[in-house]
Amino acid sequence: MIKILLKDGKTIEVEKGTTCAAVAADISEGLARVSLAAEVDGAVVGLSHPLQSDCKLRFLTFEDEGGRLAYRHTASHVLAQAVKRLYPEAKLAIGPAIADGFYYDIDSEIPFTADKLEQIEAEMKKIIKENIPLERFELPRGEALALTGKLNEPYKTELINDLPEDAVISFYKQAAFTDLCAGPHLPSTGKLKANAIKLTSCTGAYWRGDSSRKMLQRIYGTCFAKKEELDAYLARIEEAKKRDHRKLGKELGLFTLLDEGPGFPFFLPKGMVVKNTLIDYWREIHKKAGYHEISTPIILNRDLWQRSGHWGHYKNNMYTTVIDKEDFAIKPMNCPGGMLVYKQEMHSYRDFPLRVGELGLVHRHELSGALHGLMRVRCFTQDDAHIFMTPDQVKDEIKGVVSIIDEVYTLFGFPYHLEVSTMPEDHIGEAEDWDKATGTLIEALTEMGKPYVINEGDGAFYGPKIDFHLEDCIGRTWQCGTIQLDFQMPELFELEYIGADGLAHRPVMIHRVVFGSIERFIGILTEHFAGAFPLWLAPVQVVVMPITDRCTQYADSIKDALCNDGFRVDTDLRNEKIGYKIREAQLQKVPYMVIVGDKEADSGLISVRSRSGGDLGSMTLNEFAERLKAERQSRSNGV
RNA sequence: GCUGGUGUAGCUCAGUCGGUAGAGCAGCUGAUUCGUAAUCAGCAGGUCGUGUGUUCGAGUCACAUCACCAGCUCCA
Repeated sequence: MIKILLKDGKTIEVEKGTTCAAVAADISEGLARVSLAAEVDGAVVGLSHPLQSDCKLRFLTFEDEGGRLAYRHTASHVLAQAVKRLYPEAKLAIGPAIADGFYYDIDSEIPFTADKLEQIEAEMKKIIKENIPLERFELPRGEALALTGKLNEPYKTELINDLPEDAVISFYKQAAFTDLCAGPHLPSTGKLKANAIKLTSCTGAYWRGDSSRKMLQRIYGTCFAKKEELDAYLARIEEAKKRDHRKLGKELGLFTLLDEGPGFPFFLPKGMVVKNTLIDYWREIHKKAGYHEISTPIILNRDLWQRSGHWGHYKNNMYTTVIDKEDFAIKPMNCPGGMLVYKQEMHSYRDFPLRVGELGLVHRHELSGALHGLMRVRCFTQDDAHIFMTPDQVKDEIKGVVSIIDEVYTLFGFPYHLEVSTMPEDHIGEAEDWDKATGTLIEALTEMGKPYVINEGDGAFYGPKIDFHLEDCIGRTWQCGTIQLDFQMPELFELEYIGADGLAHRPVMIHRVVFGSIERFIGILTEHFAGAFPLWLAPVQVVVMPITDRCTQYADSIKDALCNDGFRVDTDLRNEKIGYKIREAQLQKVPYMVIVGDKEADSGLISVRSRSGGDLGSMTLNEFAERLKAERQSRSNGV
């Protein structure tokens, strides 16, 4: 007998080998109602998991991450079983549960088009209705390989061969369908809800993510515990589509992408206001933080790029040209230019840390399939800066950069998380220096109380880094800010400073961005605010609209007064009804509308409407201007 | 770059069996002078992404090509 400690503190004794499901039935937890999976001593297992020794047991529901994964993982098996029933010759690769659902990678000659997906989904619902129990069993490696050989599943065989020596090789079987799988799973297919499951798409995916290997078909699906949850999820996807910056960018006249320049965005007047306003803000905070600003050329000769190593390592992504029989390249990064500026004069430790910023326009030839609106383009503006310092200044300097980035992201209300990337296999410099540098990054974060995760071996070859990942409105994450220590550039360019000892030393350099790419940041902001930019960023802040053309002059005078206060104001003098003008301004997400008719012209007041609060009633021009100034000054996100 | 899909007026989209192009919105003109999300009427607008082919005839079929979309890969 073994002792089981349940989450409510009760202890029960059961036979060794009893499954979690049997325990649940035993204590009448109401298996169907409660349990999707179990947690045994902190590890998530399926309900068919047999208990072998004393342990702590907790049953999971769909609300627990572990329960949700078990649920979706089972859905993924049901998908695979449905595909095998309809297309027995299809070969299965891998099929995990993911954040929003699940997928299965399948090798099949038959393309899974939308109508085929419908058939597969119908077959899945049938399997759910059949309520087939899932059985777990383990095999030694030899027998496992024999089984996948017999099943004629070459991808599974490859997976088993790559499993570590001491790995437990487990399978899950539901009726005639057997799959290599670590679990956990639900006890039977009937635990899934047929009306809360949906196949969403089918796309290509390389076997094991390797572009040199075969492209498989990946069927994506999602499932929830209840139909209402699935509906809510689908509604959220719809909402995300409405916020798509490519759609809003067109509707609001921010930017455009044309066949004549794939991946090279054109900024339209309104988008340019947003871009310039962000840049003004950037300059303001960087000036305050003691940065100097420079600008370096976009085209520089081959010698420079060879020296920086880009000609050798990055040439595939660089645009090159020949001028006067000499090779030139359009810069994909700003650092080499920055190094040349540093070398223009002698530097003293007294001038350190030396913070040099550059809003540099870089061009990178990205794969055509990778382009995505403003999020992934072939030319973009990096809000770059290089900071030169002595080794003992690094920690404080990192803290300074972290707090600038934090200030900016907090202003916009973005959730973000930090990742520290450590020394990769392919690196320059001594491991000891890397450890020290990585330790400094971590110390800075720890002292600031910033949580982070370690990305082992994911640093650049020239130094460790801290990456900032923003979360957007659909839960996608984007890497924006980054702080990188660079051991290479100061060496390659032989940078020096004169220390207190009067001798030349090599400075330490960090390379950092806050927005990352201004273009991408605008894309993220557009989706974040659904196009309703806060007042300070809004391309048009106020539209003054007269009710009849008797009030045109009064409207113009209001506009002039607000323009004098530095606001971006339009008038809508068209011969249209006021409702029409308001509708248009609302759709353009203009923060404030000023409506003036005979009443206002007589009383000298104005009638104000906000895009989010509706009619605000009448007030004096002065009251309104003060309100606007306060809102602009605070850069509040408003409502 | 790879796999699958899409491409018709400024925008959103119809276009049946291959028979020479259609709507709404936006635009323009006129009427209307109106109080918080669409006033009415008229006009104009398209080498159907591009190229080649099949055909008496191609928006429609085939091939190539470009761009976009979903994903893979890559990354700010």
